[in-house]
Amino acid sequence: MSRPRTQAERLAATRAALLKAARTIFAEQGYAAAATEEIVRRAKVTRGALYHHFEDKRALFDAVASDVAREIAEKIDAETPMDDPLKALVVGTGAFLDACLDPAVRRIYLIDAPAVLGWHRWREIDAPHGVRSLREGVTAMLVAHPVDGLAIEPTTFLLAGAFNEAALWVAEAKDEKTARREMDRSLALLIERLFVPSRSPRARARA
Amino acid sequence: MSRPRTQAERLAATRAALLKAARTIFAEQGYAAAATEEIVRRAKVTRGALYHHFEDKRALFDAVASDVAREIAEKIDAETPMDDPLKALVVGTGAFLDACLDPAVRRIYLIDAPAVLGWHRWREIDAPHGVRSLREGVTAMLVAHPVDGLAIEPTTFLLAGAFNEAALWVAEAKDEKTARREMDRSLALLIERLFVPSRSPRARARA
DNA sequence: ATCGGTACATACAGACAGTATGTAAATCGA
DNA sequence: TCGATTTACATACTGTCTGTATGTACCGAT
Repeated sequence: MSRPRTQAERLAATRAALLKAARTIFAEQGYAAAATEEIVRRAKVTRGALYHHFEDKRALFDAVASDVAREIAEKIDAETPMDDPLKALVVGTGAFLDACLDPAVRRIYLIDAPAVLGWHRWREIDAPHGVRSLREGVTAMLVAHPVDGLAIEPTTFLLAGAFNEAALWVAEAKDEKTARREMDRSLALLIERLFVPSRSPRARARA
Repeated sequence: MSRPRTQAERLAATRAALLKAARTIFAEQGYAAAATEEIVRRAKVTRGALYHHFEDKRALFDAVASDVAREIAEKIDAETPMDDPLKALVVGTGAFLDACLDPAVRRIYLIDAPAVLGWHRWREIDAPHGVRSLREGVTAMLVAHPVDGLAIEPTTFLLAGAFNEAALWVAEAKDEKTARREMDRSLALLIERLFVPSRSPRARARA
């Protein structure tokens, strides 16, 4: 294992080492300040290996960001119940905030990715993951309780933007614990009041 | 005027030229790809002038981003009525989306600024402008109709994030006009349902 | 065994940000 | 009003970093 014999093993091992090292350096220094030389040193390969595996520095970052997106989605899916759409949205959002407790996730995925890859590519990466599950949640809510004029796509992106900013706000707050509690409460209220038709959230619990 | 005599006039003229040129190049190419050489060429000065006025490229971008933020806030304030808090929020949000019709605003302020300056500095720049007026709107609403558990600060940033993403989503949509209409409607509903206590938005109009 | 291709390593070239130094014009004190 | 000094730049240079071109060792098929 330490010295992989086959080509495929070498390939996979080097690629994995590059991705892991790149993730660390990108997270610590940001994309722009991250030197490829430092990444390959940490991965114990040379820049030749990097450019053999990835077209350029941007492609390496793209791969790292895609990994991060997939991991976020996995954490969300793992915690999200399937029976209650409202609960799924609230719990899923909490899981997203949990995932964003990792500074690497915030730096790479929330801060740098839109600038480095462009908003379009960023959303493309996210499409099969975060936005998809969010859209499913929104759809489930709007099917159960249609709100006149509230369209699925705009609502999905509105909430996605709100959640992203929520994660950054919590992380940057002086008292992170308190901020998180406040944000959890406000987020739950936002979701409930947006989707739930009855006057009081309590009324819905009895339905 | 064409050849300013006093030092103060030269200074101001050069600085203005640099800011204008930088804004164009930053918007067209993005911060990373924007070469200082091209900026100064467009401003008809040399790189010496740039580094005389700004500590580094980042400081130049900071100044440009601050200008953009101020202009956005001015457009919002100009259109926002002071009497009705709910209307002020909805109309103000529309004005924000209008300001973001300019690709330079989106690229510089929404996409690049958080990555180049960091989220903290980004919000610091925005603090006396966008976030301030938004916070005032949120405060006015919550004072008039308190919602149990809905705190001012988290709500302000939730909405800020939603609005930013809304602007980018509209800009990137295939049919921008339709997207804008859908987003306007969903945004208004989000705001109304979040803040207005009565069951139906119509009921509020009679209050 | 060997021959071809894969997976790297090394060396090099171009671009670019930042710095150090030079200079002309404006301002200020006598 | 005239010399000294500071201001507002311009020019030249250096170090760093990305991407590329070329070289090489090793795996794999025949």
